[in-house]
Amino acid sequence: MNHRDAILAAAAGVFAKHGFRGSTTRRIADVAGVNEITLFRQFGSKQALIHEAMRHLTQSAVFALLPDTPVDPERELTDWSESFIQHLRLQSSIIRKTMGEIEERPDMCEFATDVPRRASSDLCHYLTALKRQGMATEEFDPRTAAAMLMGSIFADAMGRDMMPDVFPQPETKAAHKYTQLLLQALGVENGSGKATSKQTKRSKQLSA
Amino acid sequence: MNHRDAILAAAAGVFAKHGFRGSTTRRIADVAGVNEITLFRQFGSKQALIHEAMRHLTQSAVFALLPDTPVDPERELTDWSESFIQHLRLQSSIIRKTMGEIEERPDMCEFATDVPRRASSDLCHYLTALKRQGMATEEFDPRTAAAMLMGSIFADAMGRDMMPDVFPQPETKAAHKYTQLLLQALGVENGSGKATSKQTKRSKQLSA
DNA sequence: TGTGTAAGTAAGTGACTACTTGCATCTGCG
DNA sequence: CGCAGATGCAAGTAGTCACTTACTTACACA
Repeated sequence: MNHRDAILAAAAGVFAKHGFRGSTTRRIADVAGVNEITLFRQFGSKQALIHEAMRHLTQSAVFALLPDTPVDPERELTDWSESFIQHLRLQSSIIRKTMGEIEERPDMCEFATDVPRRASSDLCHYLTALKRQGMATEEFDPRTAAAMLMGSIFADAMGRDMMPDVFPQPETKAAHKYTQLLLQALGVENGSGKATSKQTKRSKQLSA
Repeated sequence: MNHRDAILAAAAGVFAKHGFRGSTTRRIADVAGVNEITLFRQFGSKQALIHEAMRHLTQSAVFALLPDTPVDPERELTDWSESFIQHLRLQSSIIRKTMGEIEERPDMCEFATDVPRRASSDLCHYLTALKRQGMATEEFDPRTAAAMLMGSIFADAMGRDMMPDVFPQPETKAAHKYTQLLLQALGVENGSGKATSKQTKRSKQLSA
């Protein structure tokens, strides 16, 4: 393994465990199996090293895509939700650290918000398409709906370790349950992907 | 103002801004307008002081209660949601710090989880009562529904500063919108508090 | 063989950290 | 007044931190 990559991986790991202040150059060097001085020669400073490690990490993040035109909403959204929650769970330590240090290191913000921004944008487009194609019988604001699904998944991924009794069981079906409940709110029928007409339609408008 | 209270308030404020490692005794003493030595004489150690400050803070936390028996779900849940989101927004800094440091200081966990645990319990009871009284026409799992509403509110309170374009606008109506969308999922009608019967009823069971 | 580059070793710098000690000062109370 | 307890001040301790300097070693390549 390349020295540089070993250092970047070590920096990411140590940061995930101890945050910026707790990520001493000594600790990172030990984990990387490298002399402390090498960090400074390669990256200049601790801050530059951690920046580079975060950039490296966010670039390699990838998860399921939503189709441009919905076909089977329950399946497509469930797949997406499960992929999203899995990503958040894997990165939960590093996300918590970054969030906690945003006020002191706002420069980290772009790394932290990159994934959720893209996810939100994708999800919003998908929900809008769902609406446009008449697959949802209920009126709704796509942004609110997207924020709800993502928020539920985010809170689950961040909080389940600390308070498992607050979240639906089992852990493996949580993303599916959130997705189902959201589709229920939007009035999207299961399986077929086609919304069956309902005799009563709610009049209240939720969109802004 | 009592010296002791001034120190506790200063400790909470500094912790909210800088986290545990960044909360130097020097800084806390400066903010409290007190000699650094006084901290150690009053509380023994930095850790004991911060513990005490957190305990003090969580004890004084209070927000809207849900009635035992639902009467006007939309109004009652909206009031509760708005009170909850307001609490989370006021404490967002301190919550982010505590979450980020949980792995290093698990003893803080009880302070961080106290409020959301109580909130979740209250909300679950309320939703269960809603169901029992036939005010919801759709089938649902109360815990999933509660986790969704709380998760949406939590994510909004934590993330809106960092990425305002991801959440529904305006900020002041977000809690209301989440509440409305959830009630739409549960099949609870607006205003009257009584669910009107629907001609089509969804068969899919969501509860575990 | 010579040379450049990346890496290691040793030592140290100045700043900051939690926390301690010894002594002076102030305040409230009998 | 006299005393006790809380507070302040000055100084110091032992440790850690990011980062530097000066020098040595190992290796690739021409």
